[in-house]
Amino acid sequence: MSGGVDSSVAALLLKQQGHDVAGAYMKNWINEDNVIGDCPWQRDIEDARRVAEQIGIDFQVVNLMRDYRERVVAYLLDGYARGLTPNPDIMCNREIKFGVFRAWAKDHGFAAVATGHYARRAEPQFHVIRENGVGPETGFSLLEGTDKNKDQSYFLALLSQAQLADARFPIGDLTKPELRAIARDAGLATAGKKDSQGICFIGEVKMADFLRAYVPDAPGPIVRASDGCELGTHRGLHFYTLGQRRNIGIPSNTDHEHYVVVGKRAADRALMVAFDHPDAPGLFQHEVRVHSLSWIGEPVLEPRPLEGRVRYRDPRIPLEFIPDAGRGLPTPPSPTDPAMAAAGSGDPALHRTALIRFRDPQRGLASGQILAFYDGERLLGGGIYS
RNA sequence: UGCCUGGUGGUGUAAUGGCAGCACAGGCGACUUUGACUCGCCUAGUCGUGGUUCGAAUCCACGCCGGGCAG
Repeated sequence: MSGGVDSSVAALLLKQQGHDVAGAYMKNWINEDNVIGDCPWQRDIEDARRVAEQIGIDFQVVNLMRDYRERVVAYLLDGYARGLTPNPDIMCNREIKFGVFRAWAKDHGFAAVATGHYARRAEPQFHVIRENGVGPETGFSLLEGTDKNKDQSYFLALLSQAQLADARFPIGDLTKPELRAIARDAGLATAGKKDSQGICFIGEVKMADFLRAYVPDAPGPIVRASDGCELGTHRGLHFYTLGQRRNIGIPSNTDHEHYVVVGKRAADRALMVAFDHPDAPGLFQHEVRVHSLSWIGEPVLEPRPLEGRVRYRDPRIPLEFIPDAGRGLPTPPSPTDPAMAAAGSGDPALHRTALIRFRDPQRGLASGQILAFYDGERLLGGGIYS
C-alpha cells in the first residue's frame, strides 16, 4: 500500500473477497538529506495506515531501502553514467515489488503479493497450440488493464512466470472512475488523493533534479549532426535522452523548426542534435536491437510478427520479431548492470537478443528503455533497447 | 581618417509614419507511476541623446557599436 487510491482499493477488494490480507508499505527511499523536494513518504505511510485501519487489516512498514538503492538507484545512476536512459520503474517492479518484497512476503507466510497496478492476471488456459509450434500454453497470462487509459502492463514487461504466479492485481478490471467511486463509497482516506507521479518511490521529483543531486556535472559540446558545427555546451549527457527537445537551449533561428537530441557521442561527450524531422539521423528507427529478452510465458524463438509497445501509454504497434540465432548468446552490456545480473540466472533464453523490425519507423527509442511485446492485450514479455 | 551600410526580446526575424507580431530558446502548468513526446499559458525588445510630427522602430541630426569600400 503506497498511500495512494489504487493500492487502497486493491486492499479493500481483497478484504471484501474474503482473503486473509495484510497491508504493507514498502519504504524504499526517503530523500535522506532532503536534497530534493520534501518528504511526502511520511504522509503516504499515514494515509496507508489509516486506510488499513478503515478496512480492518494489519499494516506494517517494510524497510527495503538498501535493496532499492542497490538494485534500482545503482542501476539508474550507472545507466545514465553509461549514456543510457534507464527505466527505474520497470526495474523496481521486477527487483523490488515482485523481487525482494515478494521474497519477504513468502518468508512471512503470505501466498501472494497484490499491487495497485492496472493489469490483469489470467487463470491458466486450456492447452493451446500456437501458430509457431512452440507448444502448449502453460502458466499465467498477464493482460492489459481493462481501463485502456490507465493500463500499466507495460511496467510489468520484465516479470517472469514465477513472479506473475505470486502476483495479484485486484483493480485490473476496474476503470479509474469506477475505482474512485469505490474508494469514495467506502469512505477511504485516500479517495480523493491525487495520483502520484514521478520515479516510483522516490516521490514527485523530476528526474533532472534527482540526477543533478546524485550525478556530477560532465559538460561537453552540443554538436549539430548534419555538419558537425558546435552550437553550444551542455552540463551533462545524463540530462538528455533521444528525441528530447527541452533544455537543449539552442534556438533554431528557423520558423517552426526546433532542435532535438539525436544521439550522444561518448568520445567527447558531445550531445548530437538535429532538427526534428523524420529523416534526422537516428531519431526514427525502422529497426532496433533488443537484449535481455524476458518472457512471461513461452519464449519466442522463431521469427514472428508480434505487437509491441514502444513506451508507456503508446499504442501497440505491429512489428516483426527476429530472434538472433544461437542459444545462450552472452548479453552485450557489462555484468555490473543489475538488469543483466538478474537476467543472468535461470533460463538461457533470457540472454538472447533479437532484431525488431517495425512496420512504421518509431521515434526516440533510447538505449536502456524497454520494448514490451504483446499478442493482443496479452503481455508476452519485453526487451531492452541496445 | 573619408564614404557606404546596418543596429527590433536570449537568438533569428516581421512591421516604411498609426495597437511592435512570429519562430526558436527560456519559465510555469496540464498530461504521465520511467526517460521523452505533446498540449496550454507566460516572461522578454525598437543602440543612445535630441529633433520633426497629433502620432516615430520607421523621417532628420549627432553620438556609440558592427560590417563593407576607400587607403
